[in-house]
Amino acid sequence: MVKIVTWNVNSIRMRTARVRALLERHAPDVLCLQEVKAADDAFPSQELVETGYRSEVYGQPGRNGVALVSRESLTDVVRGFPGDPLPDQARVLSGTLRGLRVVTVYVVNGKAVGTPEYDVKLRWLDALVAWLSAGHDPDDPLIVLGDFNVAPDDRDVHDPDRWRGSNLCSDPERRRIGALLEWGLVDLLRLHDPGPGPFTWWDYRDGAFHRGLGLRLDLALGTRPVAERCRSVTVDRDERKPTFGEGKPSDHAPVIVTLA
DNA sequence: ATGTCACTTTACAAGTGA
Repeated sequence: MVKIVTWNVNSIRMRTARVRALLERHAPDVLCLQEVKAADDAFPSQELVETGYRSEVYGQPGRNGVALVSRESLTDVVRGFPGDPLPDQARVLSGTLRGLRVVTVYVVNGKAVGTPEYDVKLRWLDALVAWLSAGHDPDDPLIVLGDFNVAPDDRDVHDPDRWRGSNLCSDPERRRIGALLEWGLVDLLRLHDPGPGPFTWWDYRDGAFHRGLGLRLDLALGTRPVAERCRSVTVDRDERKPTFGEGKPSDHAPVIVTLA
């Protein structure tokens, strides 16, 4: 079995105690982190070593930042990807565990439809699709996990009519996710759960978590060989509760994937 | 109900990004 967890932590420094607790609770082989929001040398590697994990970090000061935390060493670790239109932003990190290529991504947020930031998001997604499809084989074992900042379809939205056409749910973004699926990736959660829901993100504002106003933005996409091995995909919703664990929660909940 | 959180800096308050 291989267990992989992905979680947008919204600052590793604010979430170190919760990350350690999560490693002990789920005992994953790999934990993918997004929005680490720290430079490499500010990542709490030693605190995670104490729980039995080593870290590969692609960070930058203050924003973005991704990491792969694992018990075994990963091989062929690569920071970023060729053709990235935002090469100064730390958003993609790849490594191999026992023949499985693991890619973690933190997709551009996009702010709002019609803004320059939204156009950058679409171009960045185009580059991600181009790199994955040109540089990989859909018959090889590959899993892409992270915060895609896109709710793939209406089942992933608490109120699809209210969100339709807005950033995180708009058709152009959804078409980019669709392009990944057409290339050969499978939305692993939907193998096991027809929806609607579950959600993985709730805005900090408006009491959104308490009111159930969530989206599914955190995805695990696998090639066919990975989909055939996939036994479960679940969301650790407890982790989003303010009363759960030490300190404050991230605005995202972790997604747990198990492969045979 | 734009009601939060975490980052940064011309830092002890305000702007940015999500």
